[in-house]
Amino acid sequence: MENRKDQIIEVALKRFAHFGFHKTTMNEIADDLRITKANLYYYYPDKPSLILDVLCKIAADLNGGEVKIVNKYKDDLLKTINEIIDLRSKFMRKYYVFHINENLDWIKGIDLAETVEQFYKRDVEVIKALLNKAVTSGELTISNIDEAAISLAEIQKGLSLLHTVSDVITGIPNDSNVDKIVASQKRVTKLIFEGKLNRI
Amino acid sequence: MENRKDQIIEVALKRFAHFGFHKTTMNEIADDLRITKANLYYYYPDKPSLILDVLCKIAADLNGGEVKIVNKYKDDLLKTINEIIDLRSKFMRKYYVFHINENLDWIKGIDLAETVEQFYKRDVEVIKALLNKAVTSGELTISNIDEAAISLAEIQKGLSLLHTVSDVITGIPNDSNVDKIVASQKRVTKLIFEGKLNRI
DNA sequence: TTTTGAACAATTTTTAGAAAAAGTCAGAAA
DNA sequence: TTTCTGACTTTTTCTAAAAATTGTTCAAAA
Repeated sequence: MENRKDQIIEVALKRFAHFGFHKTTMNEIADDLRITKANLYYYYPDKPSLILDVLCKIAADLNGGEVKIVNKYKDDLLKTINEIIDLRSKFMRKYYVFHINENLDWIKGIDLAETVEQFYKRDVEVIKALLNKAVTSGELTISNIDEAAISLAEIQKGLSLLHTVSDVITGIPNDSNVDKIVASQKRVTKLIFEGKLNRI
Repeated sequence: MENRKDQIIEVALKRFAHFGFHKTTMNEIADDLRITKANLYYYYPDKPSLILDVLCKIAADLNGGEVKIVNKYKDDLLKTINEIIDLRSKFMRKYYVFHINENLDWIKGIDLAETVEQFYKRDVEVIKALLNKAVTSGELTISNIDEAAISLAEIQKGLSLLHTVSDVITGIPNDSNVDKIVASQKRVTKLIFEGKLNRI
């Protein structure tokens, strides 16, 4: 039998992804599980803890996928990066509602900040690992890998933000923005690595 | 004698830069000019029109400075781009308050969107002009200048946004973020042009 | 150990009145 | 004619209390 906490996370994730953290009540989650709210509180001390676990699950899934892609890398860096961008875009679409007010409203007052910071660091690590492989294999010429990884991570995050800002203002999620993000990220990736790649 | 509208813009700009659009009243602006509010309305039909003119003035100043820097370009692209970054950072610091809630609250319901879009396009044009000069002079090797200009503009905007998000959330302006933005932008610029530059 | 109903506490939403600010206009001053 | 003003109306924002919702706790039952 599946761990009870996992069941809760699963059910909560469904509601959160649909309606957002704010518009999902602990009662609704409990009802979905056909238990009482008090029983839900037996497993989670408060709502933020539950949200945290849900976010960690998503981040772990995404990170796992990215690592798998990086491990597949042979000699085509651009292809690998584009695969990562595509994978991330899938997650963006699936959990687009989190991009909007959700984050903003909930982040304050909760210790979410440091967790999100850790997600970001893991993100940089993945990129660094990929760049290292590319340099070792001789495909890529680059001087400072650490700096490059940070720059790439910041660029990706920045572009993603740039194209969702309109939604944050209006408060209305419009996941067609994901297309814009993907296009922008791929364009930038091409620009950066054009000239750095020693085609074999 | 100076044009009356220019006087108004000048005075309004001072208040706006200090207190933001929201917390500056038409009465205060009129008082600063030692005229009545009704008289102010003789020159500007409403507050958004005034804000628009103020924004246009800032944008024109910034754009003028950028063009001047680009015209100075000889054979050091990185130096020129870093100069532009520094100039923009000056404006960011000066008008940092506009980065916060201000934009968000006022943009909705006003036709500001298309004006801001035009600012952005002029921005891309400046970068394009610079890249063209660099390619012509033989310093830079790049395949698609149009795409590159868009990418560079998006990257700069994205990074700027990325490092001001925390302020937007808290609502408290903290212009020390400008340092982070500048560092990030310069790091990224180095990454991108490393390998593309044919040092003479 | 797990679950529940009932109660309590904190937060959010609503509402209505007051205050502030935006915007208008007939007519005076230049 | 152009520029300006005082008095006025309309719209938006602020405030504070009441109501409703949601988060959280706990003694006791299964």
